[in-house]
Amino acid sequence: MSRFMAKSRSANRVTLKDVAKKAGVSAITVSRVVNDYAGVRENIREKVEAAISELGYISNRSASILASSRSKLIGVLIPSLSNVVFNNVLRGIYDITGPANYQVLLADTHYSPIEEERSIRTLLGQSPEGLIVTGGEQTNAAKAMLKASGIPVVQIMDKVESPIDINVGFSHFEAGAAVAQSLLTKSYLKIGFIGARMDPRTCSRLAGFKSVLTAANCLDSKLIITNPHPSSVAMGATLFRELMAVTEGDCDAVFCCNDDLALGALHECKKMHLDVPNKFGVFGFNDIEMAAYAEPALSSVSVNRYQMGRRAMELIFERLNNLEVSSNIQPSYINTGFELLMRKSTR
Amino acid sequence: MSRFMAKSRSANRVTLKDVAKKAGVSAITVSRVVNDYAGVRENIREKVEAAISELGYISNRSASILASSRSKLIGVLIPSLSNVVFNNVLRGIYDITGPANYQVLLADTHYSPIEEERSIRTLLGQSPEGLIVTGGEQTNAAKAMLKASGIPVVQIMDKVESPIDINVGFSHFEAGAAVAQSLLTKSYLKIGFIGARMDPRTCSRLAGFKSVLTAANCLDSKLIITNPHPSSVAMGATLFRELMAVTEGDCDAVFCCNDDLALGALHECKKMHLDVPNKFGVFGFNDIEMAAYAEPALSSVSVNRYQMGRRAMELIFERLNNLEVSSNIQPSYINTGFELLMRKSTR
DNA sequence: CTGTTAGCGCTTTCAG
DNA sequence: CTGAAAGCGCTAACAG
Repeated sequence: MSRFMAKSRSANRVTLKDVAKKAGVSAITVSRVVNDYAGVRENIREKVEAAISELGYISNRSASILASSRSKLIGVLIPSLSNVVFNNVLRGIYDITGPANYQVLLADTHYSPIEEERSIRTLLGQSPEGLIVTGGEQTNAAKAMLKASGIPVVQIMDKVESPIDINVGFSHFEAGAAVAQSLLTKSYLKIGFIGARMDPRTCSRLAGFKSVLTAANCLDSKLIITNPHPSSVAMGATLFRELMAVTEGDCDAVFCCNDDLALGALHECKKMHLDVPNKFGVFGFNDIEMAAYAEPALSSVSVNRYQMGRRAMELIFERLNNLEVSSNIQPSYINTGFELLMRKSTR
Repeated sequence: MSRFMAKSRSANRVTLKDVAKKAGVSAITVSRVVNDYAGVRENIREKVEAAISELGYISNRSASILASSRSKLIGVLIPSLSNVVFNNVLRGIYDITGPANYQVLLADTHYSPIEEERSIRTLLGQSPEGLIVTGGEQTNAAKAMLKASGIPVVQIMDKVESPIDINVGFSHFEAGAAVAQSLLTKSYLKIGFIGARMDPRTCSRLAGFKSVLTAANCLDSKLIITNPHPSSVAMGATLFRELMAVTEGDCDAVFCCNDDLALGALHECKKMHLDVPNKFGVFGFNDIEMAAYAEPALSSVSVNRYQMGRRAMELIFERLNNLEVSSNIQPSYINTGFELLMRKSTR
């Protein structure tokens, strides 16, 4: 029954043939008009266009993709939709795909490689012309599918060990190390770390941070407080209180794995009447807009999120337009870098 | 040349037939296994599944959609990707589509009805089974296409004058009025408004606000400062300074069209040493997480963004599962409501 | 510059 | 429970 309804719904859909009949031409001519082919006589084009708008014809993408194997579709996989960081990346992507008349197929992996693999399979079924994935922790099966697909694949956000194809990002390890170094330079000595979710990139940040503190003989692993739940300002406050409890106040700075956490920590500092930045330093990550408006303004690491998305998409298009040379492509890495922004929450 | 490459790329793609041959069955049997049809003998199913994973077969969605006219696709149109508000909505949508194995086609309209119309046409070409659009300001052509499509259409975010089909949202007019009323009740008398972007919903908020102040004989249109550029904390600071300049300080409260703006305004208040909330009240909109952590905590209007997305999607699925009665459907309105959150930025 | 023919990969329908 | 034939709506390739 419901199958019948489904059929009947599409039964009255206007097709190329309907338009062709109305305009008194062949189907292929209509196709040429729809796809903006140069060689169609002006008066015929007009007749066809009139028929199209009269009938309200909308071209069936599935049929078109099937016949031409050109989909104008780009698959994008991100770990979370409710994270500002990925919004900026997405804007970079959409700013390129939109004008080029490409559609984005967006999937949320919820930070799970298994879900990611499933989504990659689904997306690949839609014949995308390119794919953008986050980080380098794909399952082996996923990596195999990606390679076998033969389409440009960009891994973004992180510097990846051995890229599948193209890699656009920066080293979170180095960024974490740079923060630790900067805090040491400012003579903070008992530096803690608070982190939530602890996805691969956050872990790299922590690893870089630890490596510098270890080298300086300053690492105290009691001061590393993490938690698998999502980040939020509230979570930052909670983790910060935990840090203070564990250290009994014997701690003079904290590196927060992102600005939300840092904003929560800063809020707690105020409640505890901690003297920031003189007695206590706070460092965030990502440089979201609020960082500059916090009280005191939050030191943070600025990363080029928008650029990562945009560059990734540009590189896919470059590849698509250079299919001739596509046989001997080498994996490549584009470093989008990062920058430490020193504000009032550190000395 | 590039056409040849495109062909050759897909030429070596594994198809249903390849799997069928390998498993020694017919194509349709493989199709039944792929689509989890009940009636396939266990040993045959296993043989087919083995062949599938051995060959790395991925089903071609376009062919499937074309043959069955079932796409498992939902089109979603939002005015901006870089706005937290829509992220929460999207999460609500994806939380329902994901488990149901539906894919979302997401388009950004950049607050432009013309772009929206173009995107609707594109999306409709992919045979989505349902569509979610923002607000009620579609062009007439867009509305016509939507109605003709015969699929469930949900307009979200706002209460719409005459809904195309389903409407899930709340009245921004009433919300704006409620804020004005609340401010009056707290004995603020010279109340300003700052707003950026001024999309239809922001305008409704302002209209509601004005209607109450007019009734109370308190409206001074000099105190209404707006600007077509995007909202941001920085913009809030700018608009607030403008308000103060225009009024020469003769103003005792401001309703900001969203929390970003309000956070910027609050920051300016601090710089100007304005006594918030005693001498000056600040009201925001949306209740983003930072609102509660501002100094002083920001009064705001909480709206159920996540629920709007989620309900919209649930309603589409309900409709899809009740096709029999689909002939006599009436437009409907689901009110997701709003709530004033009184915090420390108002008396 | 326009049309004819064939087929993309899958599912529907009907037969066994 | 399984298969053969036909066709979804479009475009590639070639012909005229």
